[in-house]
Amino acid sequence: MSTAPAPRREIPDATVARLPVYLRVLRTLLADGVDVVSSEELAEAAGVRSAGLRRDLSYLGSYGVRGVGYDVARLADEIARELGLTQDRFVAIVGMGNLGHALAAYSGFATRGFEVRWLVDNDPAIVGTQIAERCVVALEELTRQDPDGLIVVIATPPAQAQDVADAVVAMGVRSILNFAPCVLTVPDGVEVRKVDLATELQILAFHEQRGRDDLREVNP
Amino acid sequence: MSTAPAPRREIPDATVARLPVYLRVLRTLLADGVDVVSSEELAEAAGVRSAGLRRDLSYLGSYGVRGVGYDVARLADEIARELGLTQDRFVAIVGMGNLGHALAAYSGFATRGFEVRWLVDNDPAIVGTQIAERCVVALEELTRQDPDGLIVVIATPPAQAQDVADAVVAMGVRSILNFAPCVLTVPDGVEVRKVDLATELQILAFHEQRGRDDLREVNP
DNA sequence: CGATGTGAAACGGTTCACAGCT
DNA sequence: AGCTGTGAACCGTTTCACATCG
Repeated sequence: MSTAPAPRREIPDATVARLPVYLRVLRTLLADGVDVVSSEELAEAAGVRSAGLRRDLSYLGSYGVRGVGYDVARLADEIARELGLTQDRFVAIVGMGNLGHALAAYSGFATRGFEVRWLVDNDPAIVGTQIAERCVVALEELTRQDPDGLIVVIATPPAQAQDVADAVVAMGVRSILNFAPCVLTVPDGVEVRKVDLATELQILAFHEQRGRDDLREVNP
Repeated sequence: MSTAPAPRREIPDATVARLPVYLRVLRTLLADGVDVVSSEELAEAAGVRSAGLRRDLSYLGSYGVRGVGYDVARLADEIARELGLTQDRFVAIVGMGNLGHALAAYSGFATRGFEVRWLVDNDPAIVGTQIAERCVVALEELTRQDPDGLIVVIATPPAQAQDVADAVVAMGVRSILNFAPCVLTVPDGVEVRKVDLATELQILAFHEQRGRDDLREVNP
């Protein structure tokens, strides 16, 4: 028996993807001692249009003051709350190759509210060693942990990525960031985001080529 | 005097962003000895809908055979050509911290048609050393190179990213992949794509939280 | 017959322009 | 007077459904 649909504000995916950028800019402003900002200024700093910014923020509620602007601290808090960042979140990085190794040492996670709590690899020669002051464990070990709110970063070769995904989904993980250049298949309710470095370069290569062709048209 | 507009097919950005995925899948199929594939099968392997896949491919031209499917080798070639991958492309990685170091050693670039040709850092202690069998040079040195078709990967701390961008834009670079968590301002005609790891985690955190809330509604 | 290629409808997101509030 | 919040128009993309053709 399904009741009325949840009255929760449905925030568009495109907006969600921009909230982290706004948050980062707001925190920079805060550090600079700015305490009120207009949609125009914030949009400029975030690289978006002011109308779009106001639309995005309107999904969170009315936190601006007409004729004045937005309270920087207040808005930062609201966005952080909406993103679920009021509680610290934990990250497990699976695959201690070049990339996993660098991610383990990357300071950008900790400074933005994420604690890298587990480093995982299945190579017996690596399990038990220390990387970035953290002990590397086997996947088996990770799957015994509490999956609640845990984000798993997959940095294995593509051939093993699906197996890792299956294993962590089975333990209850519902958020995966995939660096392996392959498509992951997961059940509904599990969110996968992918970062494919070669794909990004290929997209740039396309525009690079198109740009050159355009120049030829004008100036053959 | 401008003549008739170029008859070039205008490929939507959304399609361009998927072409690299199709290409990767097609090359896997090729390696497995598959030589014909239907839109249904290819879409499944690429994680998209078959109708969308057919629409995407239609922008490249009619390379399918009705009642049969697509020739794998032919289609892979067409996509590679469209992406400008028939010529090898060069990459410069600027910033030899953790991330830059890992990217320099990452084999995923070379295997997908990109040669990492320059490693750049401005720390005198690092310039001149070898990383992944390549000598690290100063930014100054990079700016004397031919920018044509060069893609610059920025992996510096955010405070230096804009300066690096300005310098490489000035030398004529028109494609930048930015790993620094900040907004880059560049002139028209320069393409910037960004990869922000913490942002990806924050987007996942949002869905993670929403998922938990949804569970509570059903099962409080 | 079977799978492609594509009009047409549906959708989600962006932009415009201004009403509404401080 | 000034800036936010938003209805409405607009635009790009996705999906449907089927005519088309090998």
